[in-house]
Amino acid sequence: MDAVLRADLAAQGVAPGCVETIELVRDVLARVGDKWTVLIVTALATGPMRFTALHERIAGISQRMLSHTLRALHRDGLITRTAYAEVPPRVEYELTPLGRSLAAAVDHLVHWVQTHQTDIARNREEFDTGR
Amino acid sequence: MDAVLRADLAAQGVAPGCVETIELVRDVLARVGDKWTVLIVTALATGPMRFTALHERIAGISQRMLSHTLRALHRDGLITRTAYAEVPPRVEYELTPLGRSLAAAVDHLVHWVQTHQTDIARNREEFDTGR
DNA sequence: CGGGATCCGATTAGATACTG
DNA sequence: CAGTATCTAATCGGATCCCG
Repeated sequence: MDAVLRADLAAQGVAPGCVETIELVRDVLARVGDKWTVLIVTALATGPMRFTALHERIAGISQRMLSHTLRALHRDGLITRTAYAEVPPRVEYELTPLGRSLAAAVDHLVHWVQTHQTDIARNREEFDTGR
Repeated sequence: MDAVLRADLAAQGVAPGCVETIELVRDVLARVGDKWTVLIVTALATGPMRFTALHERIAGISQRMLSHTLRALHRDGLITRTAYAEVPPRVEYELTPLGRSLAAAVDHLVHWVQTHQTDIARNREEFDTGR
């Protein structure tokens, strides 16, 4: 598998010897492409938010997936988690500078999709109906 | 759910009335983030390829997933599928202009990941070991 | 050669219930 | 309030067989 990946990377102009890069790329792309990640990051782009606020704003998400996704984003250093020792407890999530820079990069792709959504929708319709 | 999505889009500076946009964005991001899609697109970025050539080059992919992913990319108009009426049969896949423009947009994100991979790897390690 | 159809194990995610 | 734990339904993906 390494040989193949090296070939891909070489063809892409990537220097050899850093095969694990593509694994991480895949990994991060998968996270970015994730349904809930996109919604959480765009929600947090407006400012810090509490768990329940996110849960209410992102309709349809379960506590489980919200918790899991937040933890993954935290692990990657894309968001911060601040717990205040109060009663009742309060926890705030916020994008880190790294998270904001990723949000900007994602935005680029989002704009591409918005620009070409008509094309893609038409392509799909043609493909489904016409054949 | 619509109200929430509208709120997200408004917060993002997206004009109201195109809620289904975010669905499509999610959809395309999910496809782009897909493990096999990335490898197929980068492989095809070097030029047209046959089914078996892709199957050999992208080690580890099953015929099923190659077939399914190619079909999805074809459906979205990101690649073309050309079958030659020969014996034995020959089928060539190639990126469309739309596919190439997406590949360029993805490249942007890939570069972001490559730039910040060290940070993310370190963040993960800190998170896993330190706490 | 280039797949489609089917079976089946593995991963995922929702619903629900419980806790510091 | 902010989660975790558990069970279960659905989806995904690999292996295998078969066909034009």
